[in-house]
Amino acid sequence: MYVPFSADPLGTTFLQSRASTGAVTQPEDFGPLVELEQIGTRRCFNRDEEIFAQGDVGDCWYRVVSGTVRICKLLRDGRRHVAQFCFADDCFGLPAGGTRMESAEAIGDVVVTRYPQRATDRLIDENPRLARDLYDRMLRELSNAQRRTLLLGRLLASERVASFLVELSKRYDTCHILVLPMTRSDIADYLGLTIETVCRELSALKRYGIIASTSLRPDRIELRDCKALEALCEGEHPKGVPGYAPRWRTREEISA
Amino acid sequence: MYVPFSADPLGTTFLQSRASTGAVTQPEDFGPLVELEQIGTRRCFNRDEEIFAQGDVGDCWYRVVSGTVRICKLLRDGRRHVAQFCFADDCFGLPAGGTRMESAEAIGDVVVTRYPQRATDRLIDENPRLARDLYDRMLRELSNAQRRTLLLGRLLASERVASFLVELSKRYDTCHILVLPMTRSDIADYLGLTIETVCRELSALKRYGIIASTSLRPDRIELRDCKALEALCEGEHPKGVPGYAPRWRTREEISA
DNA sequence: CGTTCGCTTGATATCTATCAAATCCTGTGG
DNA sequence: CCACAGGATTTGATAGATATCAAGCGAACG
Repeated sequence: MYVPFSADPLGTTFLQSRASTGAVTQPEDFGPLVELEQIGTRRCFNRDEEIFAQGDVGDCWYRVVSGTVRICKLLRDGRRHVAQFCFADDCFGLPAGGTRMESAEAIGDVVVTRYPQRATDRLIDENPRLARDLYDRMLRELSNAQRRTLLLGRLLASERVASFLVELSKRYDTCHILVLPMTRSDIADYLGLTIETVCRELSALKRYGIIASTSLRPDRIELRDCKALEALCEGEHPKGVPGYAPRWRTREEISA
Repeated sequence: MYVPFSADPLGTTFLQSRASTGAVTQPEDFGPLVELEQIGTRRCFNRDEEIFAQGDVGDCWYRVVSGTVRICKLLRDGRRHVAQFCFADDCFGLPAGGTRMESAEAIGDVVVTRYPQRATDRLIDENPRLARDLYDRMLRELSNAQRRTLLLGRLLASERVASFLVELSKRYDTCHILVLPMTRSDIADYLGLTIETVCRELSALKRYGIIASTSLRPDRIELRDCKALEALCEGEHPKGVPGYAPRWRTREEISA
């Protein structure tokens, strides 16, 4: 059977804690596509630095080497939307060549590779393998974006937060300790919620014993029950435990 | 300056009313890529017929020739999410080759072209021009999906409905009469709202004189003030007219 | 050691969902 | 042709999920 996604050319993904400022780990090259690496230049950014800004005219796109990048958009009245978190090996800033509708900001310290769009275009036209690789990446990104429209359009706050934790745990490939590089505010703007709601839902998960974390390191979250977490993502809520809000009830309970 | 999106190979887009059942209009071939057309087969579907179902294993992808297709996902508890409306020339069912997470259903009568994934893969590897065209399409789709995450994550109901009308008017390339092929229920599930809220917001727009429609043909919507509609998309609400709800106020008014 | 910032929790407000019912149109059958 | 059932749309009343407003806490930092 055809598998639409080319295997990750990187053996592992490299993720950094918001707190850590240690040595930068570097993923291997872009698969067999050495030519691409040759046109790319390495850049470093500090915590909260802008890689590009909303309104800029950009003719480059980027790939994360290490650290985490957030892509966000600001509405005129101040509402903020986080479109994406980019971890090691993720590409962003595509399509390049027009006015940026979003900004890209470093969460913690970040290293990226910067590729000029014009040179990339030439490579794409010459190298079908690269075209295919980028195509598959876009397909994957599209699939992610579609999952997110479902989350934002139809899931409750509790389900969104659970989905977020599961998504991250899959990226980190861990089912034990999760180190969140981003702030609660970032998470809220990513999930279409407020900071307070994210906090409350995390607290509810703690009360249920599904996750654990200390006030000393609120960015470290222990996943105590991944199964339960995954069940929560699509509406199967635990019962019988007093929660923050009268949510987490089944439809039957609501109508009863 | 580099333009990331290849120009639409079709001169116009072909859209059909939910009501119309007339002769099927056919867009031209897939640009210069005649090879692709050669591996495609034409198929027709009637109103509300399933093109493919959630859970199916599919090894084909599709392109709309005429009519409108809705891509939707059903959650176990009955919540429905409409991921996309596909009009003439839009592709759907990509990536093909695994279990479908969503279903594709005909809204009104629909004609599509069906392409086997395996043969497409061969073509892509041989033909960089096709790879590039598909890549640009994915980039465009991705951009659409990103706009939708903003809409679902951060816009109010009134803004979502206004954005929807503007989006459609751009697809139809009209600023006068809009013929909606889909039901209110489809729109609601697309915008992350309920039928009732969509109705109320449309009614509010009528009260403001921004749109007009008759109860005789609720699927025909006259856009009387496109400028105002576009202003509404990002939070600039008209004032001084009693609306359905105490929304449509500025932040200052709210705090006053 | 005071200030700031991120996080957390509580009280209340409000936007939107839910429940309910009326209207209008369509199609069907007598 | 009319009666009736059924479906889509619309509007109203109320409930509820999440936002907003407010305050407290702990850690980091100058």
